[in-house]
Amino acid sequence: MIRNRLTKQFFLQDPISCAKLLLGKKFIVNDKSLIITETEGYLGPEDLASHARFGKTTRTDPLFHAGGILYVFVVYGLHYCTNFVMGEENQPGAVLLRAGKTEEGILVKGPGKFSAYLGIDKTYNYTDIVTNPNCYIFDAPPAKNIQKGERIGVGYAKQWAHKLYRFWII
DNA sequence: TGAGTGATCGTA
DNA sequence: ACGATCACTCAC
Repeated sequence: MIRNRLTKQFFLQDPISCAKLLLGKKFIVNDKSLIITETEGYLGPEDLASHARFGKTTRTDPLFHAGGILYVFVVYGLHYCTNFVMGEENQPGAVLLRAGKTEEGILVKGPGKFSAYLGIDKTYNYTDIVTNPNCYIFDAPPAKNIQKGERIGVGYAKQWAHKLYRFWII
């Protein structure tokens, strides 16, 4: 029996709040886990940095589901990026996982590295992290001393590129 | 059907 | 600072 697991309610909140709340919590995938140390929040179509800016397509469909599933996509043809889908159905939002810390305290930095460490690939797209017994997040008290800055690699997003939607802990 | 473009990373 | 390498979007 799994206790202390984040529930559906958590994932229905807004992505920016959740990006902060997820810091310091443990993300478990099968036999691997990482303490989340860096995240970015992405909003809906109005957010020019979000994949949802093109509306619902085959690729972005997961973003339009209700929160509590994974959105996994490929960047630059070779790296997988893992996101938690947030918000109500048809209200796209997501939190990108950028870095984490292993049980041994090793830092896994970068979205591609993060996904690779946990063994996440395209087959994990749509994975339910609310009910799946092998893929879930442990609740933990809110992190302290949260740093914030601009999101990485979204320079094309005009004023949205400068929003302080990236969060990390030391 | 094909060109253009990345929510990256390792090496230099 | 650059190349690897390809899913995805959009224009035709």
